[in-house]
Parts: sequence; C-alpha cells; structure tokens
Amino acid sequence: MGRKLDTERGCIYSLKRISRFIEPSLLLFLSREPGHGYELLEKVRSLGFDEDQVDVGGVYRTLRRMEREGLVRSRWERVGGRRRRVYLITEKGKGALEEWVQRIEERRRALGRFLKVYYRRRR
Amino acid sequence: MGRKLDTERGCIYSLKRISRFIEPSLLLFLSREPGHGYELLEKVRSLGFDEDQVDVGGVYRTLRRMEREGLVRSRWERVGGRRRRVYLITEKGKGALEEWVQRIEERRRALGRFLKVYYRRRR
DNA sequence: TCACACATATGTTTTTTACATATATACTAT
DNA sequence: ATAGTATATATGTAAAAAACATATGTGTGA
Repeated sequence: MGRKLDTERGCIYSLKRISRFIEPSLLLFLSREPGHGYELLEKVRSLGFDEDQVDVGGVYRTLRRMEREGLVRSRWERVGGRRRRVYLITEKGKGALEEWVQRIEERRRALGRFLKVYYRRRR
Repeated sequence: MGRKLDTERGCIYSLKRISRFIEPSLLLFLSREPGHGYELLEKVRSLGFDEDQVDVGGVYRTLRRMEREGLVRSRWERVGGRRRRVYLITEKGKGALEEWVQRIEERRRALGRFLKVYYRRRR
C-alpha cells in the first residue's frame, strides 16, 4: 500500500500494517499439522490480522526462508495430479514458535495498555 | 538487528518486532496533552511494545513526518533556557488516531485468535 | 571540569512490505 | 472445445519502515 498509493486511492490517512505476523502464524498452523502454502495462506487469513488480504507472495517467500533457516522442512506431494510442497515444522521451528508466543502475549498486553490510555478519558 | 546480526550475537532464533506502534502511540499521548520528543519517547517506552528500547531517532523522525503530513503541529518552547519542540495534535491527527484505535482493536483480537489456536491443544 | 541527563536530529544500511508478474494444472460452466 | 476460475507455487522490484550509528548542544550536580 504505502503512503503514495494511499493518496492515489484518495484515502485521507495512510495507516499501514502493524505486522510481522506471517512467520508466527505459519509456525502456529504447522505445529498443528503439516500443510502447503495455499492452504496455509487461507489459515493465516482466517486469523484476520490484515484488513486486506494477506500477501500470497509473502507467504511463499516466508516458507522458503524458514526452510533455509531450518524452522520447517518440505517435500513435494501429488494429490490428484496436483503438486504441492508440503511443509513440516522442525524442533527448531517449535522453539521459535514458543518464543513468538511469548512475544505475542507481550504485544497483546501492550495493545491493551494502549487502549486503556485511549479510553481513560473519553466515553 | 536482523537475521544476520542475530546469528552474530549467537541467538538461536531471530524474532523481530511486530511493529508500527510509534506513530499511533505518539498520536495517543498528544491527544491527551501537548508534548515534546524526549518526553514522548519515555511515554511510548512505558507502553512496553518493545522488549528493547524504543528507537530515539524513530520517535523524532516520526514526529517530523507527522508534522509534514499535518497530523501534528509544533512550536519551540524555552523551559529554563532549555529549548524544546512542543508538538500539538491537529484535527486530522485526531482522525488518524481514531482509525489507529480501530486498527489496534482489530489487531488485538487477531492476537487473541492466534493465542486461542495455540493453546487449543496444549496445556 | 567532568559526567550525565536532557533534548533534537540526520545518515546509512538492512529488513519488511506491497504490489506486480509469471507459470502451470484442474475443474466447471457454456 | 474452450474460456474462465480456483488451485498452486513462485520471483522481481520498489517503497516503506526499522535498526543502528552518530552528531550536536545545553543544563545540572558532584
């Protein structure tokens, strides 16, 4: 999106994402069961972090990066002639998820503090 | 920081910030009362979004950008010989804050969904 | 006068995001 | 048949944001 495009779109304010959620979300779903990119994309979208759509390219790119870093492994699968790269979480990936969860709980509390300050006077 | 530096530091996992909180936090505090950068820096830090310290440069840069965008205005003040650039929120800035609050509430709910999925099976 | 807190700011590099584009197969309606 | 849509996996690139370093100057207290 970006400020430039916001203006082009005619939006008054340009609010961007408060992000970095693709990696933890992918690890989360992969910690439950193996999955492929397209499927994981839908699951990540279901969390609703993004008012728009989650970037498809971002999901695939993040999966490949996580594989390079040893957080996940992958293998090709063929389901009815359709090829899929199915990802599995590694032990290292599980450790990373645990850390993400701590981080996310912290972040959620911080957002709570933000809102507490916001609503302190009004309403 | 970044992945490279994480490795250099000897960290096992490289978790980065889930960010974009400086702008909304500055608007939040300025919606309560005018303030200058150094003071606002401390207030933003008090929200605890960041496990580390909030970037000083980021705060000042964001304030200047917001002024260019008309979200805040500023004037120099002299307090005991010490010069400060005091910022005030504008009507446009208040509008932007309202939108940020919506966004932040959404985001908080999304984090809640994330954690709900995480804790669904374990514990 | 030395250190430290207060105060503001910019330069630069790296990382992340956003958006566009490319490719290929399977299925579904016309 | 074939055109369109859903499934599926990527990469290229530009813009934005973040991280980190550095520069500068004043006030205050030891």
